[in-house]
Amino acid sequence: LPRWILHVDLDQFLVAVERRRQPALRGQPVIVGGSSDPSVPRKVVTSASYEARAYGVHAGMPLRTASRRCPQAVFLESDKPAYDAASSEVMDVLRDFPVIVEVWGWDEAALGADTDDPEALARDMQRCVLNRTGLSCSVGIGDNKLRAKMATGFAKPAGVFRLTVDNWEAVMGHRPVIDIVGIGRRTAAKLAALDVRTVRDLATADVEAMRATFGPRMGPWYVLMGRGIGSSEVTAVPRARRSLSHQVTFPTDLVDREAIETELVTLAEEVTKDVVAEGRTVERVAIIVRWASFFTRTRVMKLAEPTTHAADVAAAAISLLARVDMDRPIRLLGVRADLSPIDESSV
DNA sequence: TCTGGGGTCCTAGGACCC
DNA sequence: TCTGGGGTCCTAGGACCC
Repeated sequence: LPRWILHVDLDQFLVAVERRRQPALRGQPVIVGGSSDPSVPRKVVTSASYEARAYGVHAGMPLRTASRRCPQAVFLESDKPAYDAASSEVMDVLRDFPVIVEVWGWDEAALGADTDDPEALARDMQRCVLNRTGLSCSVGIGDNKLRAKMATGFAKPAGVFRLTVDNWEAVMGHRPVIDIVGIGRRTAAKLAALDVRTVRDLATADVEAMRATFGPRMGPWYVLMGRGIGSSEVTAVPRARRSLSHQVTFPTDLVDREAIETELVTLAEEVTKDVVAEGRTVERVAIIVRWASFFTRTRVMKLAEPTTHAADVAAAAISLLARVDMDRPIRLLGVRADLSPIDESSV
């Protein structure tokens, strides 16, 4: 039997979870974001229902802008535990099928499936997920993970779409390079400077020129992406986590040194709690500082010894403050713990 | 559009050592 | 002392994704 990759992606996931427990929200514009009060500044949209998107609201947009564009929307505070639980429910349904499930996030997974009829399998899964969790999903079918993921974009909402070596050129060739996952705004702009604008341009780009512009790995890799080439290896074993972090944007900028240190200590405690909960140790500590100007800097230090103590993480974070300019108001502070590698041979 | 929070991977340059 | 080349570690920054 041939191997297929199925990319399963839940439709407007956060909104769908909220509607499941509050059916009166169905059919209404719903916006999930940092706070239920959209007039609070420095908060953004995390997920918008299709009704809200019709007004130009999208993820990442400031809540205040969203409420201006769609004042009749229902605004809901984000509820992480609820989304964690709903995500687990869905993944469990997928694992009941004879497939390998590689979880990619809250609302998506790549599946390895050996079948003659991937569309039938996809429809079967959609029915099952809907019946058992009340959530709707779209499924992209591909001969590798890149094509499967790209296919999902054409499957939404609640549909199925197949993208393989046979139709890649016809479906994708004329589209802008930014439509490819992994190519963002910056890379698209650099490619445009090389006169590479469409997926077809990228697929036929000069590899040496690409190497010179993007480096020995990324350059050739982008060309392969233009051809729709990618990995088809799917694994159910999650990769070891590399880092854990917490960051906070303050409602008003911080200027007082003592207040800044207090916030760093709090962040260090939160991060360390997560690290300990996962049974890991901290190898390096980073702070992230964003000033009112939005200029952002990261400072990292390796600890003399790996630690699991919040006091060590906090002390490192505060010592890193000496490496940034402290004369300007601060809008965001973050603490990141880079974790010691897990010795795979001992697992 | 006065711009969140949590992640991952790649590249480059300097220090240091042989 | 006019001065190579390679390897590894460390830090900073860029880019991208959900």
